[in-house]
Amino acid sequence: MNIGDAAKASGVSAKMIRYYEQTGLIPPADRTASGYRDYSDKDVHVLRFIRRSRDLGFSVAEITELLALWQDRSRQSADVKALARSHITALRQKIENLQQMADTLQTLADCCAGDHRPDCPILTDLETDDDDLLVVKPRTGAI
Amino acid sequence: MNIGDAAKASGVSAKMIRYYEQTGLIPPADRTASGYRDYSDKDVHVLRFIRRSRDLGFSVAEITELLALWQDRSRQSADVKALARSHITALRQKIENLQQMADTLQTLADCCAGDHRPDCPILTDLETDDDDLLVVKPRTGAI
DNA sequence: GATAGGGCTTCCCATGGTGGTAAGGTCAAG
DNA sequence: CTTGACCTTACCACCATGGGAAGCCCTATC
Repeated sequence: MNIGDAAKASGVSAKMIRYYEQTGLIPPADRTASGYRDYSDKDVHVLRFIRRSRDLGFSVAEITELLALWQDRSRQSADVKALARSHITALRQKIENLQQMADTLQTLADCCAGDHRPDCPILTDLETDDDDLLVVKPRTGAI
Repeated sequence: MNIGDAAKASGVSAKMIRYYEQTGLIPPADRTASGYRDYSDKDVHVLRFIRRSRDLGFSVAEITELLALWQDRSRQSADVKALARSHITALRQKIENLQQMADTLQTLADCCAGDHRPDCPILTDLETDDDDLLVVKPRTGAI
């Protein structure tokens, strides 16, 4: 199977398949006599695994570990679970950061008249010399 | 004031100050006779504005707009509010994506024994040929 | 006045994951 | 045999940030 077909079958773009090969996430593909990469159903299966992992937000480095575990028949599910939980923690941290930003901004937007006048609490907040950032608590005169 | 002091005073690294200048977010700084960049308190004020905006997740492109509005005395607060709301929407979208990932992963992790045995629903899910991704609903035999 | 150290300058490189594009080879159908 | 679709490699770009090297400048101490 050519790279284009493998891409369609796996949902990973041809571009990314080459990239994954180049960076060592997957081993170099077999080549036809003319130099085309040649993929088996098994290869596509691996690519699907990778895509699914990416969809769940795992980094390529983490996927390297996941793949190793996946292909290790004597793995311990505890190792997989630990990896997953560590990733969940990272995701939750990111969510928290973004939520904090959104909350702060929402609070500011709620205070903004949003009309033709120039006065705007959002800008006032942005120029505030306050170093306690991203906190949605009353700030002297700012909110 | 040298760039190092401006960095300390604003919370923006010297590296990033140069970058912002180079990319046109801020105008070229004044220079001393010997070629050192020279910053005023006003410049630091702008840098603080930028840092605060970055802390709220605005991109440099968005900050360009925010700065323009900030420095436009005849601005309309509606424009600022629109920018903020559009950013809030983007943040919420990101949060939703991450939340979906975290939920799916949490569900899988909850189903994983996490012991010495190799059987692991997380890996089973990752290799599933299911294209309806990121959905935390029962999937035939996968969860 | 010399020297040491820290700060400044520019320039280049790397990150991560993805897309684009250009020049050229290959394959299959008409 | 031509055409078009596909493949190859090799670059460039994104975005925001950090690292480092080579060399100049400033200040403090001896």
